[in-house]
Amino acid sequence: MHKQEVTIYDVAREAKVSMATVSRVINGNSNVRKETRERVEAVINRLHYQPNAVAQGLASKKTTTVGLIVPELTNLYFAELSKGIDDIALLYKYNIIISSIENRLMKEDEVIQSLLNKQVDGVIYMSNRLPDKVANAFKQTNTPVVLAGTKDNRDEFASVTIDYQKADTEALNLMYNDGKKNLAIVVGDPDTVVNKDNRIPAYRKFLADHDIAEEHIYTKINNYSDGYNLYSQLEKDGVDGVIVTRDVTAVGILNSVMDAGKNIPKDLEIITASATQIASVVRPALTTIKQPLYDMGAVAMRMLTKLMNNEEVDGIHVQLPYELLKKQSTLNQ
Amino acid sequence: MHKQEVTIYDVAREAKVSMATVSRVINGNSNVRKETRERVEAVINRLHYQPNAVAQGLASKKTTTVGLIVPELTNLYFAELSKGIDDIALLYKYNIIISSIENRLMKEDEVIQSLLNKQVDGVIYMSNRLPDKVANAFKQTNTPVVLAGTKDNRDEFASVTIDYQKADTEALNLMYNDGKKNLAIVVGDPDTVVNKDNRIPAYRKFLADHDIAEEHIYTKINNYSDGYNLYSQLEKDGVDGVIVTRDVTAVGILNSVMDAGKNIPKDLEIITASATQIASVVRPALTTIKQPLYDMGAVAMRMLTKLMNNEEVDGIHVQLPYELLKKQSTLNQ
DNA sequence: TCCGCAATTGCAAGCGCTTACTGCTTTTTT
DNA sequence: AAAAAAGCAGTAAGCGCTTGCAATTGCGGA
Repeated sequence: MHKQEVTIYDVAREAKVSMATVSRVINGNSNVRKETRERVEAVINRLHYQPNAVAQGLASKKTTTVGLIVPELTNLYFAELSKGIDDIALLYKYNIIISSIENRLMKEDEVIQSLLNKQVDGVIYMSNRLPDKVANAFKQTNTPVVLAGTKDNRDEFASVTIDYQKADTEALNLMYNDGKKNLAIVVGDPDTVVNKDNRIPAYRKFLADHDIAEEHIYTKINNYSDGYNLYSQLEKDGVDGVIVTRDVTAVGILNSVMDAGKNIPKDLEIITASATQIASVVRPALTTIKQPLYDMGAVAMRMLTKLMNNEEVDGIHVQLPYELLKKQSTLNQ
Repeated sequence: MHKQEVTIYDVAREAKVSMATVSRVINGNSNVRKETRERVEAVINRLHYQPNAVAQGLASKKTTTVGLIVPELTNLYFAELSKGIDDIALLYKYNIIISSIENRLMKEDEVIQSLLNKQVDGVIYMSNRLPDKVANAFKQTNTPVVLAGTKDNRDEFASVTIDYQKADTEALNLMYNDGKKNLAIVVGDPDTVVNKDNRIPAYRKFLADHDIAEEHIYTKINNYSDGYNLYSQLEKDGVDGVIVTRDVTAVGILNSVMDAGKNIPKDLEIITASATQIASVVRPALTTIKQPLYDMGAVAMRMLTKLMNNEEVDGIHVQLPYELLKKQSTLNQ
């Protein structure tokens, strides 16, 4: 990168004003007389001047950039959340630096530290674990954080979610009312807050409430083939209804059932707890807990803008309504 | 953002050296004696000093940040490319600012200008149109650009693709040899370079080479429901084999065929030209032109690192090998 | 016409870091 | 052992912009 061709100084000289005045014009400061403003704007247009955001960032200590932490880039769940975030970010003129954690969990601190070093004004965090080290870094730099589609035990971090316990209970209830009594739950990482403190307790409570002794909790089932391979176990265990966190995993189970010549929903009902486009294009289509992912992202980003501007927010833990969308993987009543 | 707590100046004072020396230590400059380096590093660790990347960027005119232009966030095609990009970016310690164009095409210039104002060191461009205005902005700021998974008529922009013409021809050939003579092609925007100058010409040439007079080119078919609704037309037109750009669109057609009680591949063969996970989880699974998306992203990013460092690159137009992956939407021979 | 106050504008000190240059030490060369 | 080269570290001038404060201007009222 060579030296910038036209700077605020050039504009100031051409418009016969000081840099300060040009700066005021750029930033829409009202303390500029109309004629002056117009003269400066004319020069800006003539020279095609574009402010250097890095210099602005250094001087103003605001970068109009937010960080986005996402577990995987190729997961539509996060992509749909991101879209909501992106739209609102664009609206408020923030750029997004995206960082994926993928499976390299050990690198998480570094990735986030690098984001913080870039002086992002705020962070939207979608990863499902928030290590102490990271939490401290956020607090130390005073960077506001909003969790989107995930939760944390520390209540201090704002979050936008649905009521996972209620949703799961409702889903289990649906299958139970369909006559399925041998219900199971399939999750990925059992230690995330969403799973450990929400989904699994909801499942256990449901069993207790219905006097079912035998619990079927399958953990570390993360992807399509994990799901595909799980079915033989489900069959062996006599499971007749299952709630699956990730829809791709659910599709794995679904295909495995079909390939085994069994029937869905007769032999097995499936409900997925996080539905993306994939859940709706497979046949039979999956009954889903439909989370308003786009809205969740949008609300999270909007909340972040408020936090970044020290505006009032009423309640930092937002729960949006979900919908239990009955499709072909459960019985039609 | 309040004033930074610990700066390079604090480290210098504590370590009893000048800022310049601390800077050298941070940047791995070898002109520092071992003991001095260690002393400085000790102070850095003790104070938990983290360099301010914005200040570094202003002073060095390098931000170690690249821009990523993607048409849609919720399209797995770009997500898989992005993953390859992200991995290499992490390796070379670049951050990624992502900007989606979505459908708001009129905003494209602004979005990219904002990226350029942030002084990104380079750009990976995945959108399928590169307006003059944008191209000029890149050239003016001297920002290297690499197109990934897309092409441009201006040969000056580096690109990483597959041989679309060859791939499509091979796909058409496969169906032709299966006895399908009424072949069609389904694309989204017919004016993108990939479609206008590659896919459609390849299709036309194929027809000409096989003395087929009647051409079936369906354009502006962009998503699942467009695909779903298209089938009645395909049927009316007697199409018995179709190559579909986007796999989600292909799945729309697929489901429509099934719902109509027809058989795939007997009544209609389908090959999709850009396969993501979706193509492989639907049943019948789609025969696909398998693009090495991850690798394409990785190669594009690696090339960009070279361009950003003014290193030699041999050939700025890279074509990676693809694979014609036969699944259930074409006959098994 | 002159004064006071508000509206404008300019001044200049940073923001936190990099990087020629310069100069002082060591080391190497002969 | 003296001179040349190399190794280290410091000085200070920016990078391009924002912003508190001071200075100037313009305007209405007395």
